[in-house]
Amino acid sequence: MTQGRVTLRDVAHHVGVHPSTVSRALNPETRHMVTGEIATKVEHAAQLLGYRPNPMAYSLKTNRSLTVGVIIPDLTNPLFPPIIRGIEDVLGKRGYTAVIANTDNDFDREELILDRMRARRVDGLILATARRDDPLLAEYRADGVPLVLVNRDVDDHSIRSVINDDAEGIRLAIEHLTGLGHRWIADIAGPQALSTGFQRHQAYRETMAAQGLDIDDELIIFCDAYSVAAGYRAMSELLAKQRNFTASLAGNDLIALGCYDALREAGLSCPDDVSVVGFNDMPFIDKMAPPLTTVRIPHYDIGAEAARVLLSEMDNGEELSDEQIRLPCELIIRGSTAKA
Amino acid sequence: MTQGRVTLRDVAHHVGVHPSTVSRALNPETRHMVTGEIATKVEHAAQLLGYRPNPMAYSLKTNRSLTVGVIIPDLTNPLFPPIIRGIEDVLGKRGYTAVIANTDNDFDREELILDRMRARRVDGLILATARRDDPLLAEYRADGVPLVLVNRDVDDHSIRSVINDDAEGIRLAIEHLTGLGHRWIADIAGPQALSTGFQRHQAYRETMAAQGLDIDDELIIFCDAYSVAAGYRAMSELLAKQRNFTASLAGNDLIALGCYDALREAGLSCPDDVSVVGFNDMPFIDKMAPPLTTVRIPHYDIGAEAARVLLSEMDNGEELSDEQIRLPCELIIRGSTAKA
DNA sequence: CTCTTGTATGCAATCGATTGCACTCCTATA
DNA sequence: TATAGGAGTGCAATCGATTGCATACAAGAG
Repeated sequence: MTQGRVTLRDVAHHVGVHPSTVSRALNPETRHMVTGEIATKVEHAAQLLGYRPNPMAYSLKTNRSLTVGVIIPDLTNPLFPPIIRGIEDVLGKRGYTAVIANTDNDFDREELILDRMRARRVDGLILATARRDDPLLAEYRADGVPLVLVNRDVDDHSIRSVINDDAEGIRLAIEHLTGLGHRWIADIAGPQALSTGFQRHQAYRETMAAQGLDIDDELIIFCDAYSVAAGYRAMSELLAKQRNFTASLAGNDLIALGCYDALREAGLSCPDDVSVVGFNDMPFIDKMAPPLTTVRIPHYDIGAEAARVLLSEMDNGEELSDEQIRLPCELIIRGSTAKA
Repeated sequence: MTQGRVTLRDVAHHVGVHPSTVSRALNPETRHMVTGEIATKVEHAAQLLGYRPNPMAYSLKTNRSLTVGVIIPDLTNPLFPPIIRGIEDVLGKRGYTAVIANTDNDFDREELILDRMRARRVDGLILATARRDDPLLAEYRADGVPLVLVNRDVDDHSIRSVINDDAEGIRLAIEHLTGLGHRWIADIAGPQALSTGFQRHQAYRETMAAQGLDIDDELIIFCDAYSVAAGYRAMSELLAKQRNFTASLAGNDLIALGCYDALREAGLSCPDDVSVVGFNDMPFIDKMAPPLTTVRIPHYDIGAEAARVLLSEMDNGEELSDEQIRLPCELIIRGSTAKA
């Protein structure tokens, strides 16, 4: 019968020992309590009978689900799949399963998902949804479940996070543009409620100043979302001002694509009339017209590193450290930027 | 204490009844066995104490994990996230959690994942990885776990599947091309080991014949993968033949992008020299240069429908029906096709 | 007024593993 | 040669829910 699942008992019977001995023999942590001879016998029997531990029984007893929740704002955003891959690879090696959920950028949905996650008793959480001042955060920590932020950070750095070096990325982008002779650089910034949007915009101000360039506040537009539509609206708004500028920094690649649309609609050419730089180097962005110059972030590594941080936190019990890990990024120069 | 989880016992104590009564009161299936008055009391107490059933205990006893495995060949392929969304939405409403895993198109990895899934005792499986003659299938069914295929089918139709109507899509594409005056249409087909690749190619042959067009076998190239690189190689190979053709059908959008690259490299213009039609209408494909004419498939609905089929199978026990559900698709005409 | 029928609840076993404790040998040590 | 100490196993409780069975009590029928 396929129903007849093999249990510890069965293995014990087969070998002629007590189930607890089998348990100890099979668990690396306790193997040393068992005679080598019996241990190997048990292992063979387990192999032979096709024994698989029942994770529910294990979890019930040990109160560990061997499960980690991964909460993503939008799975259809190509930025996240590679991050998830990184997370899964690292967690999988340690026997953990990642349970992925996406909030669709919807607050209520996020609360619902959080609810589900705690009901499922996840052993840890990786969040890619953090706002700079996140009202759900208190809830997230309420259970004392180890928590790591990925990609986005919170302002008070009260939680460990693994992010990319936004400031560095912006610096590279602006230096590239000034190197091409641009002096009037617009900032089509991402949502300021998110650390990425905020950090990148701050970096814009700082780098512009450091380069001795004037900042024209009229050249700064804030998007209300990381989306093509928001980017389109922002660039349209900027163009309507009839202000002088020859280049623009976009909050991310999606926003940059929206800028493309607005520019095209206005009869302007990128990069001939306006250079555009994105952020993220999402898949296929190199195939757009024109191929986007953008800042590449180490998606996979960010995910992998976050998983590692989480694992260490789960191992050491409550770490409650507020370490922040920043991974370096890299400017990828393509066809959307040209001489001023 | 955050540790002090509320259990059935606690609720029972609070109300002054036996845990089993609480269990019955809280379960909709058995609520009728309990006095209305007590039932409401129990519910209030549960609410008050913040009771949450422990899923492990539930699963251990009932042998249902409330978990469904979703196996995807490649999460970074933009085709799949919307499908997953559809699956999650439907499953979530019924209290099931989707555990997503990707095989990275790697056979060994798939076996490993399958292993993990059965270890986790998933209640059902949704597979997007099926090959036409899949050697792992026997293993998949070995446990008698309900199984539904999504997006790809197997030749013997021995398993329920939810797919899009590939033949119809190809028909629409070819009729569009012939309408533009094309007579020599190449087929840069997807992997023939996958039902999608095979079906689409068959449809190509049939539709060409139905339209009274000659099929030049030299114009047919098979890709070994659904990837940009494979598409590039295939189109390069085709061009090297110096054969006459003015349009080409690509196995999917990724292959179409590879065709773009090869054409550009050869100094040919799409659509002026060669028209290209893709398949899937993946996100952002409308922003490519040129925007790709392609067949749109109802990603989300495919996922949602697959989840529904799976749920019904899980409800009714072993259904073992071989029903195949085909969802209609739609041709989206953009800039990659032009008059011959 | 008794007896049947039915309904609401309690009892206790159970799912399959983990783990503190007790027990039995066996081996050093004094 | 006693005896302490330690190593290897078995026993049984436990995690938190579900569920068949027993029981208690009420109401309706004869």
